Amino acid sequence: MIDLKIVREDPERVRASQRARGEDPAIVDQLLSADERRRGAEVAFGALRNEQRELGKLIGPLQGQLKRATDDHRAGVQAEIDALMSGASDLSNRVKLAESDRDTADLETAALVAKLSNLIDPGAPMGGEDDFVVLEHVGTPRDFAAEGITVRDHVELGEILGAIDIERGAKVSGSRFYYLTGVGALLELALVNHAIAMAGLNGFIPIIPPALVKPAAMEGTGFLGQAAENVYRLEADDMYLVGTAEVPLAAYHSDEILEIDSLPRRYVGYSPCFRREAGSHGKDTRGIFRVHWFDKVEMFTYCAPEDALDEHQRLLGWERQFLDSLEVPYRVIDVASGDLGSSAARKFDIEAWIPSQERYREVTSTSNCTEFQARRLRVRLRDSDGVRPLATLNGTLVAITRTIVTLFENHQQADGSVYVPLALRPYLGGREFLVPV
RNA sequence: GGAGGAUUCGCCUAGUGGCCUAGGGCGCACGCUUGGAAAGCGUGUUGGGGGCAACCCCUCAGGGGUUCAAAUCCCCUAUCCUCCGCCA
Repeated sequence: MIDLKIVREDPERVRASQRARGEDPAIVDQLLSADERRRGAEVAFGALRNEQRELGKLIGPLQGQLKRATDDHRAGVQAEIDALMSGASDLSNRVKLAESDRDTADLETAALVAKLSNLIDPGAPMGGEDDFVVLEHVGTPRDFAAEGITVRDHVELGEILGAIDIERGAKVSGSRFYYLTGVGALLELALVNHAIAMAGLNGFIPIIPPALVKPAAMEGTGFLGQAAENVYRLEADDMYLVGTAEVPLAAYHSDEILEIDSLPRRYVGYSPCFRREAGSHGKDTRGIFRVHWFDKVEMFTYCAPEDALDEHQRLLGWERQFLDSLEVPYRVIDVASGDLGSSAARKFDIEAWIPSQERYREVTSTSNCTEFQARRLRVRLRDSDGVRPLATLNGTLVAITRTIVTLFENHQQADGSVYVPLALRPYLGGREFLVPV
């Protein structure tokens, strides 16, 4: 959630952000009026409750006296108590009413503030999905025609190599499921080991988190808003399957206060990711580019808000370092305001070249969520000035399926074998090529 | 799945309806003391909301209830521990 103080002091900034996202700016004004009611109700309740407590302070000691009093004083003390008690019941009722008003106003305000998406970073390009800005191209797509190679897509290569079994994935689990077999399975383990080793060198603490979480974790990370239809929910247990390790990693420190000296804290999580892909019927139906489940290695940082911009660049840098090590061509884009998730203030995607599609497609993504998730999850930092929210950021190191697509297609040879980038060889028994089975 | 027990300010703990609307110890911070340190002494030390301010309210795992008044009594839930059963 965003800071209510900002809504109060600079509502136009919040409205502008909502508009840039293509979301409702009117929530801001509903929120302002709810907040005013909330503060009024708070004052009214506080005053009544204070009155009640003062009364209690008078009655308490008298009750003590009554217990110790001799018979001739008892009647007098009792009379004093009765006098104080005479209005107490009525006061108690008024306290309860005021409390319930306050609670109602609190809930209204909280519900409205929860509807607001994060304030977008002024640096983000304005516009919709297609209004991204290309920041950089790295590497050059191979000219397969010049090499005399007819491009095979990853499905075909996966079959030739005995690496991907889509038919049986569909038989057992339905559409958008697959088995990784043989070198496919080995390749996942290699990618994961490579990614986590690299992250370890960069100061990340490896974590294998739970992939099934309670509603609070899902809500806190902002996935139950616009993205709710893409989340798997287990009705019988009121639990959710995570769509990314970002969820359990963000909730890891929920309700905690982290000392400023311990920041930044960098975690690298390896988890399965589950996505319903509602609303993407007919999109990327071939192969394993868009699936209901895949495994992913994700970076996650907790840092001071003032360090978030720099950290975002570092995360992007580490993503690039990883892509570089795979020796594939890619470009970096600055995602436009209308295409940001509700938690992100700014987002950079790395899109790798996919030869069979002859275009760049998203393989990793890094978001600066500023204080948005931290406020929802009550993760704060303590420095010499006290306690305040911190910033959270996340970035993909490797999303297995899309990375396999990228590797297979870019590194394919005329005979259907696939070149193994140098960085992965130590994790694949020194193989230079994956060869047809 | 069944039966017990636990949950209080970072840690330990006092507290069984009103002089506890939360006390003490440890730790930590600052000060005094000292040539310096330790010890000792003193002061401070949960978080949140509201108010121009003085200051007020909430917060004893969470939620309901009883009461003029709840850490304390009742109900529900969560988590942890022990034992039994079941499974790997």
